[in-house]
Amino acid sequence: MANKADKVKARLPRGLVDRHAADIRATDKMLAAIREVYERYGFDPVETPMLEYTDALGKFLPDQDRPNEGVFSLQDDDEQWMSLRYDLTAPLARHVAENFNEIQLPYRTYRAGYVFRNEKPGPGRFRQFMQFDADTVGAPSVAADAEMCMMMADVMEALGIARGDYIVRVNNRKVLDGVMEAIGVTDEGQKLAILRAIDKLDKFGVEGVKLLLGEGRKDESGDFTKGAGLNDNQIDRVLKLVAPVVGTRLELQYFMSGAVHGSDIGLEGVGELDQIGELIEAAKYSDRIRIDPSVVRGLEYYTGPVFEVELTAEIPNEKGEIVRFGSVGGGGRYDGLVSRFRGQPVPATGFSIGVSRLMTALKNLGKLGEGDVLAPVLVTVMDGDMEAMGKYQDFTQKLRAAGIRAEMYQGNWKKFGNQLKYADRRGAPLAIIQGGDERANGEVQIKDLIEGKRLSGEIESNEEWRASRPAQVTVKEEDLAAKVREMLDQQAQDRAGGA
RNA sequence: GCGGUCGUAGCUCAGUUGGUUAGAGCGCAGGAUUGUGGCUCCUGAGGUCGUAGGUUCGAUCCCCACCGACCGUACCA
Repeated sequence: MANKADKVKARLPRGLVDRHAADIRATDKMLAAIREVYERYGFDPVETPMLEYTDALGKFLPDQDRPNEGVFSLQDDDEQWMSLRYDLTAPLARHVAENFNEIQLPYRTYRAGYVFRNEKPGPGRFRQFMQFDADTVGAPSVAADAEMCMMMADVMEALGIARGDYIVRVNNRKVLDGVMEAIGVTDEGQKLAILRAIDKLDKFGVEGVKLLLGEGRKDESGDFTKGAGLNDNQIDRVLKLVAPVVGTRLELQYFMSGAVHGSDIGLEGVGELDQIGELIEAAKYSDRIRIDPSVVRGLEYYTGPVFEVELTAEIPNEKGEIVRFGSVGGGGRYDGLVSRFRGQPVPATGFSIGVSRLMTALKNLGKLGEGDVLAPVLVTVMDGDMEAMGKYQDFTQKLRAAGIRAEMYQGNWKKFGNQLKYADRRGAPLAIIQGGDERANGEVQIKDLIEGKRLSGEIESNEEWRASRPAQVTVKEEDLAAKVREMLDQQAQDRAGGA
């Protein structure tokens, strides 16, 4: 045993979490619900490893021979850099490119898994988290993008989020590029600054974005963020496109066309968005999916339509404060990602659901069915001789054979009180008890711990509490499993009635 | 990354203008009770006061650095 001085300190690296039973079960349920939707849409699963060669992830800075910050990287024994994946899209592109001849396009596929980002963690932001993606590779038409949006909406509802408590917003990168072209912005750095500013619309409002598009903005801590440096005319034109617009699809189209006037790429984007709008209307999804020119969605590889699903319901956080939860998933068209590995163009579109983040939201909304796994029935140990122990083991197996979660007490059985205390804290619904007297009669006692707890409020003295043996019934050994089942069913009914 | 607030028992927090032995509640363990959870009572374990330097006769307290948490901001493929 290590002495005190050289004990290793047990500590979790920052930004990572251990997951407990309730979390894991809830995640499993969520994944199953999402998978069901993807399967219904005709998507098939595929899985890739967590590690990839770093260049396949595309994260080398041009002037460095080390991988970019933000990814966890390590060097293989042949000195090649490998990295933990930071999303599921780049590995999919690699997989498709590598198996191009075997894969039938359009390839409709989904996968779930952990991704890793070496960034500053925050509330609801971790360095390892789970995503659940769906993509269609080899489909150039906006119909594939429209399908993605509809599938995202269906996923939200499959998770129990009511229509109106979420919204899928769609934009097109070409529209944003178009307006920047139209106002004469050519510098890449300035373009990025503009996109970042637009992305902050829901955080800082129109006024904040205005500052960020122009000179810059000072935050509460006194820190100054340099702006994109646009002049007033340019700012007006960007804000006109991006600030909230209401209207019919045709009005919106007219309006956006005006904003990108003079840019061919912009007009193309407006046309694509309009087609998506038409498809969505035809499929009766207009109340769930909205064209919104302010969606930016990442900065790098998207080439066309981009979309984002956002929770709009008022969600209390752990402290009971109402917070805007924001985006829980998103995606878009990335026509360049696969072709990076191959000479020919390979169009693709897809999206990603942030499982960990969504789960926090569902938990705070109270829509996570956590408590529905019942703790096991506890078979207590009264006597330690082999005959008695054999009986207890037999009871336990009979319960299991009847499909009932059951365990035999494995701690120090000599303190019987501790066994019931254990059962109580574990949340066991029933305890099975057989001492020498019962054994002689071929009987066994079943104690209803839930009913017993209720009765405890009416009993004052400990002597009476112990002597009365509340909520206990005696049955023949051979009737044990049937009676346990009956009592569990009764408890389930009481729970349903009480809830 | 930048700016701010903070770090005392498993948890929530007192406390010391720099002074001997750092406390409470809750929780945990044992007992009152060798075959019955809760309640009540008794007893106990658990702290190098985030870590490492510095100032000082003396530091949990003052100074510096680092680590970590939280808030804002930047970045987020």
